[in-house]
Amino acid sequence: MWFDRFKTPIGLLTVAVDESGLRYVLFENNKHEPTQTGWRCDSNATREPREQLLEYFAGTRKAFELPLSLAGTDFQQRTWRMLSQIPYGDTWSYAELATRVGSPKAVRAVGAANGRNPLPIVLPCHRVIGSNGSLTGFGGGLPTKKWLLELEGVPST
Amino acid sequence: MWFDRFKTPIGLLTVAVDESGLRYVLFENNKHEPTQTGWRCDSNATREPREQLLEYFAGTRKAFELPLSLAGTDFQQRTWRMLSQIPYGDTWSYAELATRVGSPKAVRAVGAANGRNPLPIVLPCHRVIGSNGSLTGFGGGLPTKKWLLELEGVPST
DNA sequence: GTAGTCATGTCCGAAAACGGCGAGTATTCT
DNA sequence: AGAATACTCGCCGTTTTCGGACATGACTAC
Repeated sequence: MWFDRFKTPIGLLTVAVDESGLRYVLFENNKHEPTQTGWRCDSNATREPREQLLEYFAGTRKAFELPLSLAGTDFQQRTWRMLSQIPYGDTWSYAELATRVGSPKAVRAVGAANGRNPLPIVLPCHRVIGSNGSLTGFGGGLPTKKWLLELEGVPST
Repeated sequence: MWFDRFKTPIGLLTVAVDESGLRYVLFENNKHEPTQTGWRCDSNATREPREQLLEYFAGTRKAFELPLSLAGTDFQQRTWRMLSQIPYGDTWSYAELATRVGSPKAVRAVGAANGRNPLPIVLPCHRVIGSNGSLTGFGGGLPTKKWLLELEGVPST
């Protein structure tokens, strides 16, 4: 597993890749996955995701094209993959997401899966908000979620 | 993981090796570790353990000299490695084994660990019997345990 | 004797707790 | 009335916790 850190408008980001693709995108305040688990710093192996993220923050990229390495249960993987179907600048409710995943009633479950999204921003879990328009939660902190949505031109709630 | 099967006086045996050494010795009636988990049959990679086992059954080998690949908890590994200290033709009680392992009171625990010995015969868990002389249990069946002890010249109980 | 108790590490299944929710009802202010 | 807020309850996948069960044996209490 190779990782790298770099500055962004929302703080220091950490990305990690393995043989099959992007594995983690971590915020500064991450509790999961500390960097001391045998990961090696390699700014070359992580170049592609880093550059795409920086383009995203610059506003010049609206979709990511990266090999991903998703580790999780079936349900989690289905949920995470479905996230990439939410168009840039759009938002879905957790209920909509649950329906699209195929379990309309598993609303809290998709919430929980969202909470463990290993690839925030790349898999845009920030585009999922409460049915009543509230932001409700985000691994990187609600202000960051708000910031990302504003970057995408979503009318501030 | 490479495996092979071959006939012995106590039935069809299966051995499996990985990069670091012998990983499994399985009896016919094994419930654990079915063979359909991506293992490849390779009678060359498994030659050494197979020949040593056949020599053991022929009575011409009293100790094994093989690289082992033991997967288990600390306690299990300590227990398993301690098994190889029991001399050919000798028997220990579970209590003795527990003492030698360093946890005199963990008698049942060594029993449980014994029950998961991945390398029966090579790691001679059959040389462990009850304090009162009863055979008490064996993955390959009690008759096999008895047969092995008789092969080693242990007076029949 | 015989029956019951306890110690020990690990695994396994059951049960319960826990979320980045949301719909429905009650309550409280203009 | 009507809107905003508060509380309750059902939903569902995942994680955590907990209680037995073991390849035993020493000890105690009848």
